[in-house]
Amino acid sequence: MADYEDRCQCRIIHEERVAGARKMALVPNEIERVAHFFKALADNTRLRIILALEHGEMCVCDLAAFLAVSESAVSHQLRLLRQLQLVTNRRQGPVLYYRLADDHVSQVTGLVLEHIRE
Amino acid sequence: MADYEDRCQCRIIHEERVAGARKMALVPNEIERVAHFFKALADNTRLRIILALEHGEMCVCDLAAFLAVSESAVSHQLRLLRQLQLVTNRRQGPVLYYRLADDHVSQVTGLVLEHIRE
DNA sequence: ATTACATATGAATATATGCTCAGATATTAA
DNA sequence: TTAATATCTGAGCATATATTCATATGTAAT
Repeated sequence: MADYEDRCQCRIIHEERVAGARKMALVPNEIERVAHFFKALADNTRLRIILALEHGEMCVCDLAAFLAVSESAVSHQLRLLRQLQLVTNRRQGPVLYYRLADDHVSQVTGLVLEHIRE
Repeated sequence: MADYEDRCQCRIIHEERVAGARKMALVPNEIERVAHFFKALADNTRLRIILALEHGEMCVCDLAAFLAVSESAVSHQLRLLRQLQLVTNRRQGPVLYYRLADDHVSQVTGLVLEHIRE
């Protein structure tokens, strides 16, 4: 009774649903970029960095003290956040002050916070 | 010239910034829950599942066909999304139809998509 | 009951990833 | 230049995690 067929070793029950999903799907490049964005926030250390920077810029050793992790660990994570352009820094002498690149991240974290609190 | 001091093997340059960050910080439990939310979307397979379900419910084998991964893999990921209450299902005979639990996830993915597209 | 289908699940494996450690780079002061 | 501070970086290790494989469960039809 089920109108399925084999394709790529996968059963398909509702062919039109699958076709529809394929039609609406984002291009691989976008999927990748969105996933990377979420990965950036999917780690406690990085998430806490982002949340801390929402209240103002901080330097590496302050962040390390606040997070209670090594400065090396913070630096590694900041590089990742930098590469994703979620944070930027300004140098003042030997110390680098990090801040959020824009307010998009804050919007997202705010939304998620609302979600988990209700 | 720098007014730092040692504490927990960590240098602190701007004591008041660190104290401020501590004051504003979320409680550990909330951090954990927010991070878990992001982790749910930080994987290509799960992200594509969520995005696909935004256009309507789908059963496991349809999802497997759409994603081009095994049904077992999909099932494992769906369990994770279920545990985080991001998706729910309804049974119709032997087939389970999965759908988004609410529209919070869609709001978040929408926001992130805007971000990466600009 | 038995068969078939749809999905779930546990264990194992392979890959990804966060942290540490050692050392490098950059900036400033002496 | 030398020393000191702040940060960065690569390699290695230990843990986390996504997928596979084999098997179990649940549902419906015969």
